[in-house]
Amino acid sequence: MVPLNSPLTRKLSAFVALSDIDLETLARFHRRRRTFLPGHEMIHEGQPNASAFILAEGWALSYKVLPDGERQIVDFQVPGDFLGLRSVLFRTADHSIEAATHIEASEVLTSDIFDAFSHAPRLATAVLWAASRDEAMVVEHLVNIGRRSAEERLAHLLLELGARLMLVGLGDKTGFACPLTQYHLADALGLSAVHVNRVLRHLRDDGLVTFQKGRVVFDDFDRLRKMAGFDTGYLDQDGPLLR
Amino acid sequence: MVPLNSPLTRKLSAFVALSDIDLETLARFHRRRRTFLPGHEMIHEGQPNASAFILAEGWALSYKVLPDGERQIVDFQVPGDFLGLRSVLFRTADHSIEAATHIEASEVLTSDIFDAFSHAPRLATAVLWAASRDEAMVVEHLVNIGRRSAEERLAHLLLELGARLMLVGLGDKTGFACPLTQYHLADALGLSAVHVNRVLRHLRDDGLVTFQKGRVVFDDFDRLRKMAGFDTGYLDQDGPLLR
DNA sequence: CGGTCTGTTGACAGTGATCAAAAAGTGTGG
DNA sequence: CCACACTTTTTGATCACTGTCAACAGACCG
Repeated sequence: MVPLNSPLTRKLSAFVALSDIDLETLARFHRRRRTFLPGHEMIHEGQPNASAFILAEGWALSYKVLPDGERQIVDFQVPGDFLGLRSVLFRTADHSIEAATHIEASEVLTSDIFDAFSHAPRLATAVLWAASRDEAMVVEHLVNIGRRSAEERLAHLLLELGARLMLVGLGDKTGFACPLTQYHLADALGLSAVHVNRVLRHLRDDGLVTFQKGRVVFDDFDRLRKMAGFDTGYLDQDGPLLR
Repeated sequence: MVPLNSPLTRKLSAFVALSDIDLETLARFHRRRRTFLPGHEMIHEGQPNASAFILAEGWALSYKVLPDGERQIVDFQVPGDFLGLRSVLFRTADHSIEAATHIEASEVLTSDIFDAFSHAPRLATAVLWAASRDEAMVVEHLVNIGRRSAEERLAHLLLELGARLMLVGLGDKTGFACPLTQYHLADALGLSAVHVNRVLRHLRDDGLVTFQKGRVVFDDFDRLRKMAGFDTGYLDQDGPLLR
């Protein structure tokens, strides 16, 4: 019943050796099971007192919308990810989160989180680490958009998604199932959908990677990786730092 | 002697009502005073077991360098900011930090931080909040680069720096002292220095903002703000969330 | 006084946006 | 099973924002 081996638990344990109390506290995060339909807005920018979620199944995307209607996707969330932590710590959510597919998730209330931290300080440290890891991904995304060409950006994003999915057993060097549309990629990379399409064709023609029919296939993983300047450093963690 | 009213303490107190133990623990972060010269690399990407710093005086910049030598500045740090937290939580620093000016800072060791968290859990929550606030700034920066024109990006960055400096009493609606070069702005915004220069001239000619001789002057704050779509939401915090 | 760093300007090139339209895929109800 | 609507993918033509290259002026420094 208690998912001691949930993806999140596994992830946090990789950083901090969690005590039984920590594990119990963490298990309590999984009490409220929720289901969302594709397109449902789980958290809306500006919403006060939003909850956080632990994603068990499906993909979500966090984004901001500009006054002129343009959208910038900040990050994608895949199973095992903690999402909406910032909207819990702040009074009002500073970004929106939408279900990209059918989603199964556990809802975590603000009170759950603060209670947990006062009873289980190591857990607080672990969550701080997880939040930092998320920030590292946003930073890499920033570098990606700021300084790489459209081709490199696209390659980098697909490689990062692949790497993250491998960690939770949902992908390998061959590729992974991907429910995103080319519009999603465009909104994440600061490009137009038309240009994304052109670049995808080019990458495919070059025998590097194929994005089609809900699946990403790495046709030449090493060459793609080299071309994108992709380095997993910001995702790796060798073993518990705190014992 | 113990700077109970340091900028960092003030910032954290705005989120969590800190106990005496929390405050004492926090004060212990300020034991190791350090000075750095302009251009000094305080943290180097890949460096193992780096320290964190609390900036008392001067400006720093965190950045990543790509294989081809291009640099992307991720964030600027101004007095009162906590910097390098991620490089403490990770085994190796995932980004570099360089002093832009002469810097006065307190060095915080990894052990300080972990000890603090086990003795003062509320402090851990406060630091998590501060880290999330930093992440919110990186996210806004990402949106800035991904979806805004060069002109809007520049205006937005100058407004954000202004807002942050106002919080620590180093600027007002008139403007602020700014030690950055146009190269810094270019590296932060994903633009070329030449283009930054052109856009700055345009903004100046339009009577919006002037960036010259180490000073940013807001010639028409409201119009600039409107043009950039600048909203301070992601920086605001009304009062302690946790009592 | 020469060297270096920063700021400034012009000419030209190229990446990626925009506009337009068609093809292919997906789902729905009759 | 088909017709229809809608979303997603694809391609072409054109345009503009921004990068690159080059040169020079001014400030600062030893």
